[in-house]
Parts: sequence; structure tokens; C-alpha cells
Amino acid sequence: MSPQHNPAKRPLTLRDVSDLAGVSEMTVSRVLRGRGDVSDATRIKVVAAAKQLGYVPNKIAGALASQRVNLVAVIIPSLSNMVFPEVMSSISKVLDETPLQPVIGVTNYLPEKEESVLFEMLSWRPSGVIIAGLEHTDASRAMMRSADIPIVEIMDLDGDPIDAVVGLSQRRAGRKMARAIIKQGYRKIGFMGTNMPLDHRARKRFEGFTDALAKAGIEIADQEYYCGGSALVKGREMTKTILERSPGLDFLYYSNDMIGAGGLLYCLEQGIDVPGKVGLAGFNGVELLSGLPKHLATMDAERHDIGRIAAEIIAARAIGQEAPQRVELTPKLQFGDTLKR
Amino acid sequence: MSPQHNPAKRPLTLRDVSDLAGVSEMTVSRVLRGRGDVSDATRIKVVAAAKQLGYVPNKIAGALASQRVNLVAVIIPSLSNMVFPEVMSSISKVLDETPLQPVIGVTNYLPEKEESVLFEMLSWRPSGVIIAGLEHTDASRAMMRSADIPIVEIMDLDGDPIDAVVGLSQRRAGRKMARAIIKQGYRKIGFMGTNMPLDHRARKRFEGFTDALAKAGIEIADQEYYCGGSALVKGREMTKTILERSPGLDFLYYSNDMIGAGGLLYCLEQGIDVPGKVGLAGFNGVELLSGLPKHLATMDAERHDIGRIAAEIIAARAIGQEAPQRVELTPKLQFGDTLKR
DNA sequence: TCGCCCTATGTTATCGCTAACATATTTATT
DNA sequence: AATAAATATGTTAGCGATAACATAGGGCGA
Repeated sequence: MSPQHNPAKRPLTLRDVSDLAGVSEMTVSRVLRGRGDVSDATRIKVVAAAKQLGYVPNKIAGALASQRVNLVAVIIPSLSNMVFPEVMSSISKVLDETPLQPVIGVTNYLPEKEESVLFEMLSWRPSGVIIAGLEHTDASRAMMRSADIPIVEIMDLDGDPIDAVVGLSQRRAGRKMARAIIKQGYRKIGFMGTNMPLDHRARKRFEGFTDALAKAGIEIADQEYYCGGSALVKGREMTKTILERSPGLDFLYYSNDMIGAGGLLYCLEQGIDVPGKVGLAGFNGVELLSGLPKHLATMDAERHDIGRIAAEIIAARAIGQEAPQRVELTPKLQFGDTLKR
Repeated sequence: MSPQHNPAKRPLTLRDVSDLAGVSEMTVSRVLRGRGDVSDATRIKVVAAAKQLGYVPNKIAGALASQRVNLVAVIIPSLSNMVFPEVMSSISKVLDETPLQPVIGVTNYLPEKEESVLFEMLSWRPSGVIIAGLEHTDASRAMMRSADIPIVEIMDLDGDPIDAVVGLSQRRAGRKMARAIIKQGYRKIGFMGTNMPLDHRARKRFEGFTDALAKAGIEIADQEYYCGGSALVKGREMTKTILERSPGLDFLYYSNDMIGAGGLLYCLEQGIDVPGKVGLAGFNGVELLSGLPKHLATMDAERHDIGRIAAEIIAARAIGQEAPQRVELTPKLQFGDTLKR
């Protein structure tokens, strides 16, 4: 019984199904949503009719009538940083067990784009919002505040949340790494990172990092920034540049693992003693790293937990349950093979 | 003039704005959509009122009334294979110039999941669908056929498209690589790939590959499959395994660049002469590769073009313009440093 | 056997917006 | 100045579903 071709090319409605099944529209609606009491006989008739016609319900009409939309807006800065697809996949895994569905919006780290994406998404009246970071335009904050749905800001904790927040203190993560580096006796420390003033999390990590160094009376000895291009290549290039310019460096801290991996490969090729002469560390714990000849020291950002917990909060609140307002995760330092211990 | 708090907690409607502005709902609607003639004086009043209230239009109601939804469903198997985020970003770039907006659905390579994701998306009545691959369940095909919207299947060409198709012949790509390898004199060829029967594109590439080898009287000398885990690590492990089991191999073909990169790193560490003693090649041209000590031979899958063209087709058809039904792209062989020439 | 309650179905009235048409009010054209 | 044409606004009637209420039969206890 394959779907019949609809001759009028008019989109199918409940009406078409109810006519074919010989019942009312309401009964069809009940059958297709599995709500209310319907006799087995009618149920079977209706299901058969819907299938025969190839009927696909119109959620737009359904949502308008029921004032319920089972979508969750997930707003992230980028898809090319693997961190975000990973967060997404944990979110999906949790929401798959619920009637909720994630809808992704990408901001490219631009506040104005975030604002427009948010506006667009809120205009579909989602059941909740998961959004990366705590920095938003005033208009964005106002929209989220007045939307009257659960909002979960993720990844970061250093700031003033709108509603719920799940993440780690990026400043503290930076400090933690700095202390570990100092403790191992490294003193002439170089930093490499993205030249992206709008990546607030990287910025805060750097602030925490320099902060802890300062407390130990140490200053960043040299630094280098990049933007765009293949992170692995850039890491390699920046490392070459910085080491040639400041041969005395004994540690290189990278704002992310990808450039760190590039740097590591460069050092290994050059026969530099890692971590003896120069120590290296990145941030994020990307899966990729485990395939390299040496394991880069890094700090796991717990992003699977972040995604999972954020989704759980939305799911709980969507059915009227209580949920935590603030969840702090603790990044774990992984020494790998590039940080003495 | 910050958004006032809505005391009744009743969601704002056009009505609220029109009351405040002292005009009819229709006029507000016209102003906010920028359609029809409205005098500057009224426009200013209305915009001010909307802003003051923090009004966000309800697209659900709008879409139902206008029978227009500016969403494009993009259905892909996975986000963790960087290929798909890259395709997505080209799609977004094109759609950003139009009123259309992409909505992502992920199938995890499961046909049933694809079917349910598709059903879910079609129930929102999108303006078009971009979907990876040509293999779908009968129900999925039926749904797409009767949806009466442009459907663009991407990435692959070997099969029977529902509507439009943009991609490359995966079989031909496999054959092309095989011929290049044979031409350089390699004869004992090992293959490594994912153990994923549902990745039809990888399967077809492999078929094309063995096909071309067979024509030259050569058979795959050994093979190894993996599933799950870090591709880079798996590539390394499989390479070790296969080289120990079949020391006579003079070429290793990987079904994707990530495992290829792992294999390359392994060979370099082992001091194996690449490409003298053993040649290597992967597939996809991921950006990552350019950061490795040697460049892996690969074949660029043209995925930025694929995304761009698919989006252009949808955008053209959405405004009633003609658009190509079939676009074949030709993958470019990149010799890199791991395939003699 | 009466009335009560449960089950299975139908009816009616929105949900918030926009298309299409109707109605002023100006401006242009001859 | 008279009429047509354009501009600016309002009115009405849905879009396709669902919530809430209404109703028709059956079964069952007393």
C-alpha cells in the first residue's frame, strides 16, 4: 500500500485522513498522537488511512493550537572547532530519550550574529535554549530573560548567568595549568593562541594563566597569535617563529590542542627534547591527540558532561521538574608526555 | 527604552504592539516584515512600540497563515566526521544571502533514524531538503517525493536520485585512485577502512578501487577494519597490525584521511621509507593533513563546492528559478609526499 | 430496570498571524 | 477641476491543528 499520488497537489491535512477513514478529524488527531481513548478498530482504520495517503502531520498548525513546541535551540559559535560537535552529540543523546529535539544555530563568534540567530530561534517559540558562553548583547539577554523558557548557558562560569549555567571556570583552568607548569620548574614561558577577541573563554583562560604566573613573579616571555587557516599548520609555524625569536623559552602554552599538536610535531621533527628542554601544553583534550607520537599535556574541558547536564536541565524543566541552577565541572589536568612530573 | 516586563506573563502578540502604537495589527505586521506601503511616521511609532515591549514575532502563526516556511532541512549522517561540518558551513554561507535558514538533522548513519528525522523535519514544512547520499528507506523516498519541495541529494552520484543531485561518483573516485597507485608501480596493496556497512560512500569507493585493481589483474593483498574510537589511533594500530601480518605490502590505501594520518605517523616513527618502500593514500583532503610532517596523498572530495551548489539549487528553486538537476564534481588527486610520481 | 459512570467519538472555538480585499486619503494627469 | 492612480490603512476570513467541552452508547450495581 504505497502512498497514493495526491492529484490536486494540495498538501494533505487531517481532513483527508479523516474522510478516508470515515471518522472525525479529532479522532485522527488522537490516534496519531496516541492520546485519549480510541478503540482498536478505529485506530487501525486511521493508521491505515494515514499510511495509504502518506500523511505527514503539520507541526506548525499543531504547535500553534497546542502552544507547545518540542524544539530546543542550541546556539554555538562554530562547528569547525570539534568541541562543539562533541557537545552537540551529548545533547542529542539525552534529548533522544525525550520528545524534545535540538535545533542548531551557529554564530561564528559574532555577537550580532548571535543576536539574530537567537531572535530567529525564539520566534519559533522553543521549549528551551542552550547557549555557549555568558557574554551576550544587551538585546540578546533581554530576549532570553523575557522568553519565559529555561535558558542554560554552557562552557563558562565566570560571569553573570541569565538562568542556569553549566561549565567550568575558564580562569581557574588557566590558573591551574600555570601552577602545574611553575611547579615543574619551567620559568621562561611562551604563549600561543587565536587572535580572536570574541572568544571569551580563551581570553579568560589566558587571564587566569597570566594571573597565576604573576603571583609567582613570572611574566609571559613571548607570545604569538594567529587567525584562520589550518590550526595544525599554524601551530607549527607559530612554534617555529617563537622559538627562533626567543630561543630561551622552556615552555610553550597553547590556547587549544590543535595548535599544540602542530607545535608538538614541529618540536619532534626538530629533535627538541620534549619535555626536557621545552615543555608543551594545550587545552581541551581532543580525541585526536591520542594518535600523536607523544601525548600533549592538556586539560579536559568535560564537554560531554557539559552537554549532557545542560540537556538534562532543559528536559527536567520542560516537564516542570526542578533542576540545578549552577553546575561547576572541574577540568582534569593530563600531563601526557610533554609536561615533566 | 528597555523591554518592559510583561506582568501578565502572557506571551506578547501583534495585538499588544498594535495597541501600544495605536494602529491595526495588520499595519504592525507590515512594518515588521517590511512589506507594503507604510508611512514613515507610522513605521517609526510601530518600531518603537515593538522594541519597547521586546516583541518577538511568532513564526509559527506566521508560517501557518502564509504557508511559507523559510527553513531548509539539512540531513547528514554525523557531525564528528569533519566533512559534514565543512559542507554545512558552505551551505550556511550561501543561505545567509537569502531569507532561508538551514536546520540540521543527524542520522548516525542509521536508515531508520534518517526516516524519523526526515519525518520530523517535513512536518515543519521546510522549503527544501539537502540530504547526504542516495540510499534511503522506501518510506523516506516516498515522503520526499510527495513533499513537493526541492530535494537535493549530495556527496554521491552512483544511484537513482529523487530530484536533484550534487556530488561525485564515489566508484569513479575509487577507480581513479587505484589506477594512480598501479601506475606508480605498487602491486601489493593493503586496504584499511571503517567497518560500517551503512557508509555507502566508503563502500562504493572501495568497490571502485577493487574493480580497477581487478582490471589490472591485482587483488587486495590484505585488509583491516575498525569501528569507533579515535580514527588517528585506529589508523596507527591497524597499520601496525597489517604490516606485521603482511610485511610484503608496498601500498596502504585508507578509506579516510584521519586513519591515513595515523598510519603515516606510525610509518614515520618506524623509519619506514615512505613512499619508497610503502606508499600511502587516504580520501577527503581534510585540512588537518597539511600540518603533518609529510603530506598524505589523498583525493579532494570537493565538499565546499558540494555544499555551495546544493544550497544554490535550493535557493534558486525557492524563488521559482530553474536549477540544474545533476551536478557532477571531479575529485582531484593530490599526490602529497606519500605516493611516488 | 433505573440511573450512573466510563468509554468512544464528535463539535466548537481558538492559537497568532497574513492574504486578499475594502476603504479612505493623497497625489498626479489631463 | 475632475478623474484616475497611487499610497496608506483597516477588515475579514482563513491557515491546520488541538483543548475543552458535549454527547452517544454500554456495562453494571442496586
